[in-house]
Amino acid sequence: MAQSQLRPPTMADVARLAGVSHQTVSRVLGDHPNVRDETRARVLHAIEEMGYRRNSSARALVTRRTRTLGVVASDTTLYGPASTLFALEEAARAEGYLVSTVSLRKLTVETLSEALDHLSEGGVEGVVAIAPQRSAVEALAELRHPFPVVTVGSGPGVGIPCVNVDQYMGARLATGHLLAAGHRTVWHLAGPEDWQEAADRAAGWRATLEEAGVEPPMSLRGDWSPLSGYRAGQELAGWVGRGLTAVFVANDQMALGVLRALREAGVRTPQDVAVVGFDDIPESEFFAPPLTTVRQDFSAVGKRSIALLLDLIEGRDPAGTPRFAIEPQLVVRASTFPYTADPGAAPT
Amino acid sequence: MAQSQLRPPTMADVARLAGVSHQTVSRVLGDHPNVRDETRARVLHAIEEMGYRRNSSARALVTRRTRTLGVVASDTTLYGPASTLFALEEAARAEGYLVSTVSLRKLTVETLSEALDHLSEGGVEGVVAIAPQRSAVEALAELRHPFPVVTVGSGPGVGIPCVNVDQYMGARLATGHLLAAGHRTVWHLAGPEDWQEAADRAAGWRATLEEAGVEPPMSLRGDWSPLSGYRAGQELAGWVGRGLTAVFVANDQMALGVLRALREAGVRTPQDVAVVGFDDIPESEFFAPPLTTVRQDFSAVGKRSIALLLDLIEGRDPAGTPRFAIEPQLVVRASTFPYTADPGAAPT
DNA sequence: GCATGAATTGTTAGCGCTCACAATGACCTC
DNA sequence: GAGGTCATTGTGAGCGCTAACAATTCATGC
Repeated sequence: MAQSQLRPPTMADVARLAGVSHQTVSRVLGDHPNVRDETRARVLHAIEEMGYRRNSSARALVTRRTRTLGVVASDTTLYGPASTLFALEEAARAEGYLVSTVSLRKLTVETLSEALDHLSEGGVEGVVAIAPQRSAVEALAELRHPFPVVTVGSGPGVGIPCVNVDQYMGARLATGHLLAAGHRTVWHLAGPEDWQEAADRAAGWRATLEEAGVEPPMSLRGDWSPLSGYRAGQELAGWVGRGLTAVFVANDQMALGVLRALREAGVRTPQDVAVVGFDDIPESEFFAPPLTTVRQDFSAVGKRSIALLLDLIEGRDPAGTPRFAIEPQLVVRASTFPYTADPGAAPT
Repeated sequence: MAQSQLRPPTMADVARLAGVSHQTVSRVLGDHPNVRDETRARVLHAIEEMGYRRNSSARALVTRRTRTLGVVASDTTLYGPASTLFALEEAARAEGYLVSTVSLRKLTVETLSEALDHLSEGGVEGVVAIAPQRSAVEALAELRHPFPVVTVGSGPGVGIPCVNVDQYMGARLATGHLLAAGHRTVWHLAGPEDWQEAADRAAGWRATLEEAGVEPPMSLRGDWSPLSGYRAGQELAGWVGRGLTAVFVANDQMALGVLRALREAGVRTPQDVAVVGFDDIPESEFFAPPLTTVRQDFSAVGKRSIALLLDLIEGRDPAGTPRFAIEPQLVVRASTFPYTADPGAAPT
């Protein structure tokens, strides 16, 4: 059954046991058609007997294919990046690829460069960079790397192929929802300056207001964290009674902070101020009150990114692979209406 | 500068350009001491000139070291697993290892077995399994694999080396805190039956009550999700006024659901019922009210897991590597006291 | 019964690297 | 100046596998 752990068995060992040449073993493993059934069975039995496993390094050396992809990400404990990471790995595994991840605390030219070097040392055939900051994508564009790179969440523009959820559309859904509910205007708490997604969401908000003939009010800025939302919420609370009845917050975590600040200021949600978030993190449904938000299809993002990357790696024309404009979806809950549906019965 | 992409340059190409043997190039790359400075400079220049990168497969083939570790995990979009994953990758990278992750939707014998096969095909030298379900660890114990495996969050017992936060201690901190605040007894909403951490937290809760001479009340069970917490919270609300004044919830997400259910039932927190969670997810501080909870040091978990795994891989005696009993920390917020500290000024 | 081609199997030559060892030359020591 | 040591560099083998080609076997058809 098992065998001495001193040295794992090689193809030649298996071949000897099965009474064939090592090449026949290779053919069996490679599902080559021209192997007699009886021979194949004998080889498979020998493989089983010795607990043989093909040496991936030797294989990679001669085929020049490591079947490994790299992912560079940051903020991987946040719901969005974590979901993207998960979707990427799942999609890559479905294609038979292994995924090596590098999670960075900060995305700078230096850390990105080190990450790509590290992945390159590991022999990845291509990399997906979850690089939602503009500066990160620009850094990426400058860096030399011996493999194709695809970005997620960066928007087009710097010439690196990318896959995106349509943030602009999502913001329009959110803002339009509030206008349709009768609010005269909608305020906005934006994400960090440098983030493409924050810019796109702000642009969608602004465009929707302008189309409705409304002058966009001053917009605030946070850093995605609940704390920054809390601080902004304190400021927003001061505008209640002076035209502020609805806020579109650029992500759910900040919306959580806003809700707390409003509550502490004695402002009721949604009666006094309606709030919409973005992301639909699992907790949103249980906020006080449950949060209306915009859901993104991370699974689609993962699949398309991997498809695009593999096109690039295998020299196929990526034109046929769809990428932009993965459509987000509005999820309406109690933070915008006196809405009390039983949780769990909420739309999925 | 760059060179024709037809075939990447090899060590021999670099050697030719530098006028040395391939072995000298290898020595330069390997930081071997006995190379003349002038020679080293010449080689480095040639490397730069050709854009040479060492072929990891060839290197791995001869050294029998891929310098890649595997991680198997599930629920990677949850805060705990995501944090652990991040910490593992960071710790492994610090040791010069690449990390390949497999994220599973469900941990069963089949999926685990496939995951280990997949990682094995990829040539990992060892695997960390984030396997908090008992059934998963048992499955793992049965599976054959040609590399060492370390588990995280599983508790000892099945003979697989493991690293853990002291969940029992964390539960004692939480329960003790409530008793010290004057509550006569503490109810418990436990995590899923099969989870070791859920069992440990329940045991810590029970032991603390028993030591205080209190008969533990009926305990409820959820599945970690906010929804299950909400349902349990509805049930708990029915016991208010009949001895229920404090609840220790086994994680923050369920606590969020409990808070919502209590609020909807007209029960005030903390005045009527105090609530403590577990995990300290970033959102907890902004719940309504901000949640008292137990924080775990995932970074320590990551470092120790990797240290232990590397001990195993390199045949060192792992006895010297500390592993159990990473101590958790109580974070007190408004859900257990009328406590209104400014967020951000909270302990970090 | 033997040529003919297809199916099956074996042989050989690397893939690009590191290791072990050999060779070279500079510098001492007595 | 012979012999020894050390630093530096080169040579050859081989890691385990796949690709290309060569060799063998086997079933046909006439």
